[in-house]
Amino acid sequence: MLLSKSGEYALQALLHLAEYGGERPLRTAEIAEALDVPRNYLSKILHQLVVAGILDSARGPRGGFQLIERPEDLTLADALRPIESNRLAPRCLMGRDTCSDADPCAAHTRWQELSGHITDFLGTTTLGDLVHDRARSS
Amino acid sequence: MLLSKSGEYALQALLHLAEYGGERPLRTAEIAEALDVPRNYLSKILHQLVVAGILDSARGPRGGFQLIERPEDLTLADALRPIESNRLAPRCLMGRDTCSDADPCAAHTRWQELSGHITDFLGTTTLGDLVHDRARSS
DNA sequence: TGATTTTATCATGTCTTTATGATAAATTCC
DNA sequence: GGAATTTATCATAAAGACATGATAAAATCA
Repeated sequence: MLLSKSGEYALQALLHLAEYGGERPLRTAEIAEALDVPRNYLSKILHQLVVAGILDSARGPRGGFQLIERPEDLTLADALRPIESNRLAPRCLMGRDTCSDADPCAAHTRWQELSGHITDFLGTTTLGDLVHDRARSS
Repeated sequence: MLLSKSGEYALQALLHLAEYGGERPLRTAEIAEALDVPRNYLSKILHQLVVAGILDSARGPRGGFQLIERPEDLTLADALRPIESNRLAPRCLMGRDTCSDADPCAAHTRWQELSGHITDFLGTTTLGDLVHDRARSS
């Protein structure tokens, strides 16, 4: 609905790292197996997160991936922007490039309210919030 | 952000039909030109809306497309479902097929609230609402 | 140093989305 | 009936998303 397959994989992987990656780096293989997602494809996504400065990586034995920021300081917007830049940027519902308060499309006011909620959700929810919620529910 | 390109074209076309298609059918060519979208591609989308029972079509001179329901009776959810069935159906943020209240993902509660707003917006906003809003703003 | 482990990079392939262009079928109007 | 108009259908293709497999580069550790 909101994220691409790649974005879903990224979010799952980041959450897994937030929950189990505190002590030591986690390898692509363990993450892919835990989440049941394609290993090589996940590898490419993790690499994008490294390039974007979200993850740290190390090669060789005892290598793997780790979060750079604490989960409580990493919003979903920041975490997913490298993977989903197109989808997450607020856009006119009808796809009009010029849509604005001054030159609004027919859906402008109603959509802006909802799209503000979405942007808010992504900008204020942190990985830490999700870890915390999961802990409460189990 | 929420709609595919096809969905954006569909919404634009339906709105155009709601505003200018009351008297007579509108041809693909006039709609495509008014919206500045690819003609043959739009043709395929309009045809999908015909098959789905949203539009009526007629061939030959004086032919074209018309809304079947009144704009006030057509919600965005109903109008766009034929084009966007995949995107508009509520789904787990993380893509988990089994996500539910009984077996929630980490984002379940927070995402459910937002995704409810989205479903609400699509299910309660009608084409007529958008036509009316546009009339007020100009 | 050499074997092993692990990420980084590259090559390739399939499927879906987004198109473009041509032909067939139906309708209107003279 | 015949010409013109318009939707319906079909064939094709470019770009991106999704995925697989192989090789290169770097780090560990004996």
